[in-house]
Amino acid sequence: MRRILETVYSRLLKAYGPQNWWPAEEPFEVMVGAVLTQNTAWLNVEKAISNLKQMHELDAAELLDLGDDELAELIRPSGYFNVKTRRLKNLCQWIIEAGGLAALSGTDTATLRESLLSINGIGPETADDILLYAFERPVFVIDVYTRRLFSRLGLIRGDEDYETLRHLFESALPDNVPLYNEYHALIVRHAKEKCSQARNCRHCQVESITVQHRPFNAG
DNA sequence: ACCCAGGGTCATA
DNA sequence: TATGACCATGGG
Repeated sequence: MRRILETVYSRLLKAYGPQNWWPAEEPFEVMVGAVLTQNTAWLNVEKAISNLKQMHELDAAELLDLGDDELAELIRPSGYFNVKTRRLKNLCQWIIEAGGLAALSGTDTATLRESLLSINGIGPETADDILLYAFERPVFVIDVYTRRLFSRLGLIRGDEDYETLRHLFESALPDNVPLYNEYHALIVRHAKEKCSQARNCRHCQVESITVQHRPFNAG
C-alpha cells in the first residue's frame, strides 16, 4: 500500500507541481476558510474572506463581536450563510474558551481532534483541514476527491467510514506534515482537472496507474 | 437552464 | 445504523 501511495504522490507532483497550501495568510484564516468551504466552491469562499478582511481584523474575538446578521451578510457569497455564521461563531467561542490559538497549540493531536469534533458544525474533514493546515499536525484529510481517486485506482471501495480511510492512509504513510499537506492539495488539484479525452493528458498520467499484483513467491 | 462545489446536522424509520 | 431533507451562492 505504501509503495502505491508513494507512486501516486510522485505522479501527482510531477503532473501539477507543488500546490503550497493552504491558501491563507495565517492559521485563523485557515480555520475560517475550512468552515466556509464546506460543500462550496473555493472561489466563493475567497469573496467571503475578502469581505471579512476588508471590514475587520481576522480574529476570534472580532468575529464574535459582529451581529449574526452582519456576519452573515459578509460571508453571503460562500453560501449557507446562516448555518456558517453559527458554525464560525461556535469555532470562535471554542478558541476564546481555550485561551487562544497559542494555548491550543500545546495540546496533543488526539485531544485537539476530539475537541474540534465536539464543536457543532465541525465534522471530521473540517477538523482535519484545521489540524493539518492550521496546527500543522500529521493528519491525512479524507474528502470526496480522495475517495474518488483511490476507488478509481482500485485501492479502496470509496464508501468506507471516514476513520477507516484516515487510518488506512496514515498507517501506510510516514507521519510527515509536509507530505500530508502536499498530498491532499494535489488530490484536490487533480480533481479539478478536466480530462480532455486525449491520451497523455495530465489527468490520465495519474489515473492510468496499473495496480501491480504481488508475485506469489515474493513473500 | 442546469449542475455542482475542498460538509455537516438533524429528524425519521 | 442508515437514509433523506436541508442549508444557498456563484461559476461553468
